[in-house]
Amino acid sequence: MNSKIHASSFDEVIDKFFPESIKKTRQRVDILKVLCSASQPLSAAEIFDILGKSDEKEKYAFSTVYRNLLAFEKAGVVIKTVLSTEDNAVYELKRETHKHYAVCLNCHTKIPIKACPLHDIAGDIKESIPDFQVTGHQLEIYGYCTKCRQLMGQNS
Amino acid sequence: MNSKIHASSFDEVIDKFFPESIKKTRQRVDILKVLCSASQPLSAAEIFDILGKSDEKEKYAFSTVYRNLLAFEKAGVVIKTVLSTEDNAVYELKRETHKHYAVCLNCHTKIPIKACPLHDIAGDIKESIPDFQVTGHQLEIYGYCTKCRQLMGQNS
DNA sequence: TTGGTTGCAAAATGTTTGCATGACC
DNA sequence: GGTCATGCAAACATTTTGCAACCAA
Repeated sequence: MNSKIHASSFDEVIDKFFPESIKKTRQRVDILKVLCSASQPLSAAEIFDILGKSDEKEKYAFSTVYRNLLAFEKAGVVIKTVLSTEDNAVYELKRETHKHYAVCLNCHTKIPIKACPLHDIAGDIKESIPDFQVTGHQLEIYGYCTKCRQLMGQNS
Repeated sequence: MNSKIHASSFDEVIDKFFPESIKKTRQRVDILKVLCSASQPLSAAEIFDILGKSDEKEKYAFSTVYRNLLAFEKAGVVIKTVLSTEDNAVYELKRETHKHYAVCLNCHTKIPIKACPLHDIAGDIKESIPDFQVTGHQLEIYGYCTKCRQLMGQNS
């Protein structure tokens, strides 16, 4: 099971996401590939691990991962989030439709939710703090996923 | 009543919040007092600083603050949150009506919002992930407060 | 060629833990 | 006296930074 990705259509997707403002290096492309194929936000450590497993010959430094995640964030293609359930940051690609996640408190799986609350509460915010200029928001839902509820004997 | 500690309605409030399950010590009462009089969530460092300033004679260790915040959290009287804009945790008293905050990206002031989005999106969650058992949620709104917008020359 | 990028190691930050001392029932 | 909380320091995990070597434009 070679996890290195060769599909050319995939490379096109990478090209689409890769910011023109920064230089294209092997490490940066690989980090973006990992984020691109991830189904949920990943921590720097998880990205580092995936990079390490994907190709034994290549080397990646932890600091490179951090530095480039920051570079991608500045360039506007990556979003950094700190979930309250975990004490480290997670990173994901900034796609057209932004997502919120339901986080399982047991297995830490992050399940995307379609709904976005900002539309619903925009009026309330305007009313509470009329002069506040909203630039972004974050919502997390906590609980237990199906699998963990079954394992735990589904109380309630 | 005539002891060196002035009995007041404030102390009664502390009593109300102080969990029966844990022993009442000077440090714990003081930490709870700080949280009780705070208008916004505080970091462990901020609590530590306030404790240090409040009484020169008394000593508090950083670890005591952390340990007791954890104890309060376990006892259910304090909520720990990690905001995405900051890299440290903040703590607040768990009051009857839970709050969400609008966080200023410039001065980091946390302004409470009345609205809670969970009611609005509960249906969407049930639809997206029907078997997920929701136990909690967190919402943050980011942006710029009135004061900072004025200082920055309010572009847009 | 040359400035930006990397890997490495060391530092910085926020938080937790081990242990002896100390407070309280 | 025994239990539990504290203060201190040291450990820890995550993230950041300094610097020489390296690589892509």
